[in-house]
Amino acid sequence: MQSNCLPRAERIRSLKAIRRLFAEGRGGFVYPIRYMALCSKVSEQEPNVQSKCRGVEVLFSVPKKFHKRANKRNLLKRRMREAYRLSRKGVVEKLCAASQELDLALIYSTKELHDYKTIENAIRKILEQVSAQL
RNA sequence: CGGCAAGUGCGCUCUAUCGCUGGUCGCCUUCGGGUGGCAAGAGGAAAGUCCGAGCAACAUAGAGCACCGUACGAGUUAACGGCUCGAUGUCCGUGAGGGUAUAGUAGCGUAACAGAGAAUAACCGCCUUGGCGGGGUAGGGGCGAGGAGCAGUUCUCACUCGUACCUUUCUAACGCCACGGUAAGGGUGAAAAGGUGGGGUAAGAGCCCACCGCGAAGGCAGCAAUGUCUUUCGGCAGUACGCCUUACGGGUUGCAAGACCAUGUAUACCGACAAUUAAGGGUUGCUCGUCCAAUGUCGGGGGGUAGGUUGCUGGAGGCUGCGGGUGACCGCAGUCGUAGAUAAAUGAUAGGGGCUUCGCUUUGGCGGAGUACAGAACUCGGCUUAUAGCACUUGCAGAGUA
RNA sequence: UGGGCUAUGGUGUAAUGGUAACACUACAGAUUCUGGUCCUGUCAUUCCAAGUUCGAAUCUUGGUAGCCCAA
Repeated sequence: MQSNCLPRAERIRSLKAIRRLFAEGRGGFVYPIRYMALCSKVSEQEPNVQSKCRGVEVLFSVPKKFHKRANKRNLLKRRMREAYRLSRKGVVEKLCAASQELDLALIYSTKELHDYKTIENAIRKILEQVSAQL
C-alpha cells in the first residue's frame, strides 16, 4: 500500500459512527481547526475481519455558517484533505503497531481563508497530540 | 486620438511530483476486493429558483363556481410570463440610443391636506324679475324762519326757503332679501370637464364662427397594431388606482418523484367472505358528481432504523457547410461522442510563461502587486443576479492633423 | 437538493397608499439631603436597490440576511 494514498474507504461515512464520535470522542482545538477523536481496540472476536488493521477513519467539515460559498468550502476541505494525506503516515504505523483504530473529525472553524501552510502545520500538531494520547 | 452607444465572442496556460472519482483492458483473488496500463472528468452563469416544458407518482383529474396567472400587433417555439420584428404615448440623453407603459369601459368604490368644487357641483361672483330700504320728481296739510298786508303785538297770506310725515310715480347709482339664469373669473391642488381670438347675450357658455387640438366615417398604405389625407361629418369626450368584464391558460405533488433487492417486524394497509349501519370519510376551496366504508374470520402485508441497485444521462444534443427569412428561428447534408459524484470526485505543492497595473530606468530591461464571479446533484428552453480583464463588428457626438 | 415564510427605535409589537404609533429599556433634564417612584424630552435611511403613483412601511420587480418544512 502506497503511503500517500487516501481512498474513499478511509472516510467515515456511517451516520451511526459519526454520532458515536461526537458523543464519546475527546475534542481539541489548534487554530484554525477543531477536532474530535475517538480510539478503540480492534475487536478480535470477528474472525472474517482478520485483515490488516482498519487504521484511521477521518471526516472533514467546513461549516456553512463560516463560509457561505460552496467553492470556498470545497477549497478548504481539499486543502485539509491534502495536508492530512501527506502527514498521516506516522500515526497509522503507530496505530497498526498497537492494533487500535481511530475515528477523527476535523472541522475548520474560522471565517478566514488560510493557505495551505498554516493548515498543514495545524494538522501536524493535531496528529502529534492525538498520537500522544494513545 | 481618447470618450460613448448597440451587438457578439473569450473568460488564463505549461511542466514536474503526490493524489481523488467512475469507465475500460489485463493479472491476482479468500469473490469483499486488490493491482498495472489506457483514455475521460465543472460553468457562462453550474447560482437565484422567477417562468415554461419533458419525465414520474397519485384510482379519475369529469362539470360549474371560486382562486391564480397572462393581456398593443404580427411572428417564433415542444412550451412560455421568454425571444424577434413592428406600432403608439411618455421620460432620459447633444447624438448613436436607452428606460417605461399600452385588452375592455356598461356599472361601482376611493382620491389625505388644501380648495367654492375631486364629479348629475354651485360657496363667492355676474345677470333678469319681484319686494324692501335709499334716492329723485310732483302734490297735500302741519311746524319754523323770512317777506308782505299796517310802525309794534296779535292775526292773515295766490309768496319764498327749510324741515319731518303722508300719497303718487320713476329707479341711473347704492344696500338687503327671494324665485331663477349662468359657468367667463375666484393663484388651491398631483389632477379643475378642450385652447386662442372674434361675434353673440340680461349675464354668460362650442351658443355661433375662424385657426389649432380631439373623435367618427370614407379613401390610400399595411396581414395587423396603426399611420396618412386641399375629403366628409360631429361641438367635443371625466384624470389615476382598484373592483368588475372579456379572451386564453392552470388537476396536485415533485427524482428525497418513483421502481427493484437485502435487512426486519409495531397490527398501518390490502383482498375475500359474513353481518350491521346510511351517520361518516376521501377526491382541489365550495356545489354537483364519483369512490370508499365502523366490526368479525381467513389470507396477504410490513412501523422505526440503516444500506445497495436503478431512475442517470443520446438530448426539443453540439459543431461545420448550404438554402429560406429583416430577425427570433426553420429546412437539408455531413460530422462528433462530450462529467455522473452521493458527509458528495474534478485537487494540492513547487517552478516557469501569458495578461493587467504601479514604481525605477535613456529605448532595452529590472522589481512589486493583481489574475474575477463562482462548483454539476434528474434533464432541457428562457429570464434575473454576480463577474478581473481581453478581443471583434457597426454606429454617435467631439478634438487634432493633412 | 427541493419547497415555504419573515424583516419596522436597543427589545417586543401596531399602522385603510396620506404626520411612522404603543409599551419596556437606555440617555438627558426636573423633583429629592441622596436613591427609587412620578413628570418632561431625546433615540428610525421602516433590511438594500430600482419601479408604479401626486404621494409607498404598505403595491410590483431584483438582491441581502434570518427562520421553518421534507429522512
